Amino acid sequence: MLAKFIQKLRKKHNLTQEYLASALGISRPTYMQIERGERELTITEAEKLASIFGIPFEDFRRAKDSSITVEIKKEKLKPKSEKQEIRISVPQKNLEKFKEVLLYVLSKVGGKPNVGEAVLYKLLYFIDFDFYEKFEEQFIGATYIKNHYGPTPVEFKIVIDDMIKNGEVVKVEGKYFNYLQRKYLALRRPNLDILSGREIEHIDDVLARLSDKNAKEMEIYSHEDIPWKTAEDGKPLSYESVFYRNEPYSVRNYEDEL
DNA sequence: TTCAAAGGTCTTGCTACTAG
DNA sequence: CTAGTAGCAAGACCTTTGAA
Repeated sequence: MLAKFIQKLRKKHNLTQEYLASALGISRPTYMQIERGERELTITEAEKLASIFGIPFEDFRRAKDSSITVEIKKEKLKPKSEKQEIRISVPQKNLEKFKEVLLYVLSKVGGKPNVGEAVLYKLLYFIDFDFYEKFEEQFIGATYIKNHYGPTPVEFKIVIDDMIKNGEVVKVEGKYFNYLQRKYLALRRPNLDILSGREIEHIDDVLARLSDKNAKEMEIYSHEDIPWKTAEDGKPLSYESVFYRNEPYSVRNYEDEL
């Protein structure tokens, strides 16, 4: 049945209930009801899960139909007032990691003239997706949306605002050639205890490869990557699709394994 | 063995609906 | 229009698990 199917996928991807609940914008107990078959999925929830798991939405329908005949719950009409705006919640643990990665990246390359917000987004994207390809594990595990200029981490705004408030980074607006550029500078050292040696090495590797590209070059570069190409506009990029990457994007040597 | 994180359950409060 | 109620979601709390 669908509930078990979702649970299996979650475990296969090493994700927590907390993480998926926040990705769906619901509380953990509510998410639990889904895994226990006590609550139906809304269409948009099913779509989100499908994209997180990197499987076609159709597979959910099939898993569902193989049980009995119950309709996927109709999307409830939102209560008229405020509540409308999209809520993005970040699990505490990932937030810590996001912060430290950000500080680490900023402390290493934040001072480079080419590294503004746009380049930062893409560096984070490659850090996350390359890590997933190499180790089949989530690193920061941020959600990257397909935007006109490239992959955009949806959690970025929340995290950076929080950090500015706490005096951990400062925002600087300036010009880079003729473009308005938004830069961030780290005000404290990253806490390296949060990151493993393997993770730091991985970030260093990505930075060495990509941190000298400017926003335009990064944009062009990221637009040829498979996860980008296979995503729909405005929708999250699928982590699973990294396994369909080809040269020069692939960061894993598949022949060595087996 | 201890502690933090994840999983599981109970209770509370809100909203929408209905009968008077 | 109001009081009663059913259903749902979230917070609070408890238990289990696993890493150090």
